[in-house]
Amino acid sequence: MRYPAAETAEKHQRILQEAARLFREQGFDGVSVGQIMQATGLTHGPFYNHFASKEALMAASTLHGSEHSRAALDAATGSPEAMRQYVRDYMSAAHRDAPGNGCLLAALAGDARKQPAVRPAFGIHLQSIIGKLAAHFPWRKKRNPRQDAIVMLSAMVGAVALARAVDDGALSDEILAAVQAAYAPTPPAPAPPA
Amino acid sequence: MRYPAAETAEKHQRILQEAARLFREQGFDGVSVGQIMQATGLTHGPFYNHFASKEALMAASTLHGSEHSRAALDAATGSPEAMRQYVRDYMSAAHRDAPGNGCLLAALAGDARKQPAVRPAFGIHLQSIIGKLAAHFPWRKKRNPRQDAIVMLSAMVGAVALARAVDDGALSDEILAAVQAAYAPTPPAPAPPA
DNA sequence: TGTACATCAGTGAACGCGCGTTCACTGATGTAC
DNA sequence: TGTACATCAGTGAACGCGCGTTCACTGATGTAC
Repeated sequence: MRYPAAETAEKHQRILQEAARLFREQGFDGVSVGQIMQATGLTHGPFYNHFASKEALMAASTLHGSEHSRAALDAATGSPEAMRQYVRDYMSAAHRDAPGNGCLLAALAGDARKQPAVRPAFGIHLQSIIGKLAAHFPWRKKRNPRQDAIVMLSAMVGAVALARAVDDGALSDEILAAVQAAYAPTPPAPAPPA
Repeated sequence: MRYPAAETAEKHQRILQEAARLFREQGFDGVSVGQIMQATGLTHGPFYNHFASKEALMAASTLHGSEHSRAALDAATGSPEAMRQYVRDYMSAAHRDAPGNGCLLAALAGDARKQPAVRPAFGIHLQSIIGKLAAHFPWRKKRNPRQDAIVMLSAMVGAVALARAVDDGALSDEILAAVQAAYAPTPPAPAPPA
């Protein structure tokens, strides 16, 4: 049957949003088109009214997740302390335990490698994140902030990926704590008001 | 038909070896049991004479790859310069472009997260690598070598994973170079004979 | 040493299953008059 | 404003396919005598 025209765009966004969450939680291959449509409250049929293929959805949902992640980082570039808090949140157990709402890079780097349709969007996203981190890098000597930003981002992404892959909870916590201590140590005393 | 008894153990090893290579190249879900058996020169049937299931092979091949990786690291713990060369090799384009012969952690961290059968072996491997790196960590202040080792390993694993996920060759090279420069800068002059 | 037979890894057809994708059909919405 | 009809997103059965796994069968090897 025909449906109110205004709902179509909203459903498109819901599919994108659920796909971005499920893909980060379970990987591209770990989620079926049917599961995504079920998460939006529809049957699998009308999926192809919105996207040409699962591959096209993977690419589109990567772009969608990219915008979300960049917005979160933008909100943290206001002050050095906000950037440190961003790193602390990134290295938190909460982020490790909720990949569906977390960083695209940490959740899908391994999958993106094998998905030609996703690689371009993934690269553009990575460039954007590195640029922002380098521009607001508040740590250590800033002789080469872009290099420092790449090393820090690699450590953050790698640490979260490893922490998620391990059953040993103590080891997982230790990995998060090590990178957090290296890049965003908790201040020894309450910071003075800026 | 019956086959020479000595060949059975050798075929078992060949299956493990091909599986370890293919899984790292294409991920656990990206390789079928049939492809693995074909790579060993057999049909898919006798797979179940060697392993109880694909899941069991994934776990066994992770252990197999773990031994291989640990041997490579052990060979580098002899001197600080050997360790630096290990890091340089790890951050090389050759390693990025040949995941099948490369680091288990960088190739399969994302996949291991979703495979309950693999997680225990993965964690044990990671513990072992961290321990060896910490014991032979030749860089910077050694106030907390284990923490330094975790941060370095996270950066190496994350950088290779990101470098592999990106189409932009210049960005990919830059990521590798940044982490290499941070942890194993090329010596400015030829090293004096030890 | 030579012969008869039991063993068992390899073969390849077949299974059930879930996947991505297609399509004839439905029926409330939006439009023409 | 009221009625008749064309539109088209949603429905759900169906498709072909590749997957992991099973199994009746094969036939050279190793063993018993």
